[in-house]
Amino acid sequence: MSKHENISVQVIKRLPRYYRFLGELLDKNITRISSRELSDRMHITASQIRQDLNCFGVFGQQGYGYSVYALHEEIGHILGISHQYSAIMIGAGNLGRAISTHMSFEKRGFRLTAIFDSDKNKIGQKIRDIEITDSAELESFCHECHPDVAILCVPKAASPALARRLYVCGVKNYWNFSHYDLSLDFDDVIVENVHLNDSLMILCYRITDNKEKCISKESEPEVS
Amino acid sequence: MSKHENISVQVIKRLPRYYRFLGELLDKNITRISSRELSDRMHITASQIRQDLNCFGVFGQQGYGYSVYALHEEIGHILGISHQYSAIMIGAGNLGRAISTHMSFEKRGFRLTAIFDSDKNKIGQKIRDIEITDSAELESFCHECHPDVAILCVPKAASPALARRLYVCGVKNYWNFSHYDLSLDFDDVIVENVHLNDSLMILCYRITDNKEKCISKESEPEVS
DNA sequence: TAGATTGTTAATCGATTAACAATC
DNA sequence: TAGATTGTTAATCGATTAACAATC
Repeated sequence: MSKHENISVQVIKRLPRYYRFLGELLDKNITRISSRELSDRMHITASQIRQDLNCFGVFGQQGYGYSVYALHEEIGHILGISHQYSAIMIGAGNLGRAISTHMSFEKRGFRLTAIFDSDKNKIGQKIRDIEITDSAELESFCHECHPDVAILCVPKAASPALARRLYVCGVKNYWNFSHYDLSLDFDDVIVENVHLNDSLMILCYRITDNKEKCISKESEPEVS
Repeated sequence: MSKHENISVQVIKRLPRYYRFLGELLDKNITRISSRELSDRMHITASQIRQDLNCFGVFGQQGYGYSVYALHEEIGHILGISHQYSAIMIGAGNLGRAISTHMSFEKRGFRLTAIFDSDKNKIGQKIRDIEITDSAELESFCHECHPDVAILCVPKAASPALARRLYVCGVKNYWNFSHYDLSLDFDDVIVENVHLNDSLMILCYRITDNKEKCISKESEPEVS
């Protein structure tokens, strides 16, 4: 609560990774770790680890290092994992189904409370004990339950209109799998994007770039 | 081919987004665009757009701007989308199935050529005309077909051993959905990670942080 | 030609790394 | 106490933004 101000996105992006590594150390019954050792394991500098952590408070002890358990707990707390925000899934296609069944929402701060789809054939089917609801009931559901987050797993074409409906209903947080930039149209909204197409294209670039580099290295005269 | 050297990851990450926006402009039959107008649409600075593009060559024209079609083509070329690298999917669980069916691989530079799973019940089933193959045949398949990329959609526990098998087979590029940092164990490997858990936790942080800020704003005295 | 807009250099800003005094 | 390792300040590095001459 104390510091916590204007933490850069770069730092925030590293938090889940710290959390994961600390969890793994816990599993291995390692109780104590220095920034130096964590640095070796994670392949980032010890300086960065200490800087990152000190954004949020003082968690270590000079001459000793960090308690793995305590630090893991702290980061979980910083991330807000215990909040159990209510989330609704929109779209029960391949991706929506997979995310719904695959993710351990409870371990990451959320509860999946409803799944919506407009396909009459899907309505009534169950995913993980949750019955698929008709998208037409979105408004009445939101009015009653005020979900914290909407997970968008709908085709791009459907996204803008759907986002507007959700926004009007008061949903201000989104986990967005659709290829539509929500945040361009609504500025008081929190959007975490998972752009799978972008990720795949970046991989394509990196492979292509690497290949070109290998070719140019071959033809290049040796440098001592 | 000319410049292309040591492009920062930040620039590369923006390329697919440029590509997407330019594609949308094409759909709207917009043929010409200035960095200023693109800047307005994408909510990034015109300076950054021009800097980014000039990493790869000279695509614009003073006083005119950029040809949407030509620029779209150029970025597609930079990304290497026409290469059609062969990719194999490992893991035909919920996520593997969804990715296999959901993605337009061909539009992003890849061809999905095989799907592997170790579950006897799944072997022989078809996803998108591709028959699920027994993971035991991974080595013989790689020996014969030399896939460019492996897509890892297996549980974390199975990942390190699987990665080693693939690496030994000569697979050096990965689209990694598993919660395992491949790149820590193999350093001559290209890995593009999709860490869904991390993404969800970042969302959790941002919601929590935003909530706290709202609370502190309420109790704060008004500032003119 | 005048206006527009690029490509590119220079200035600013922010993030990472190094260094070290504080302290367990 | 001596050794280890943090928290934190200062130095470096890189990325973003601003400015403007070049030019279509």
